[in-house]
Amino acid sequence: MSAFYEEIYRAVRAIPPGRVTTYGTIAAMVGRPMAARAVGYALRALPEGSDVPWHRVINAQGRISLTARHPHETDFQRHRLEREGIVFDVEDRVDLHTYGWAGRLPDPGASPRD
DNA sequence: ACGATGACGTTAT
DNA sequence: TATAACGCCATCG
Repeated sequence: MSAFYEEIYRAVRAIPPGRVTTYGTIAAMVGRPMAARAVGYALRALPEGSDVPWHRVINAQGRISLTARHPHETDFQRHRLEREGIVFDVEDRVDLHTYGWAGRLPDPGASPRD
């Protein structure tokens, strides 16, 4: 397990329940803004019973990004998110302005966000 | 060492 | 809005 993976898993574990974030955000959190693709690779390597809430990571379009080759997997992720109260629109998209989590960037002053 | 491969993202059609 | 073309990055074979 590379240190890179560990950093990613740590960042993903920080996502609050009922919220989602993007691969790109996770990449930025670990100091590699352009490594969104590698983040997906890292999540793919997670064992099945992992405590890492990988389902809260979706793409920048607000859609589940698991390969369409395994529809069962995408449904599994969607159900886990819905179980946390997240709603998908008719286009199977999540509104990032509502459920999106930008990561720990506490701005001094205002912070109705998590 | 090296080209191929994606749970990606942005920009241009 | 939908697709395609690139760029990017850590791994894999």
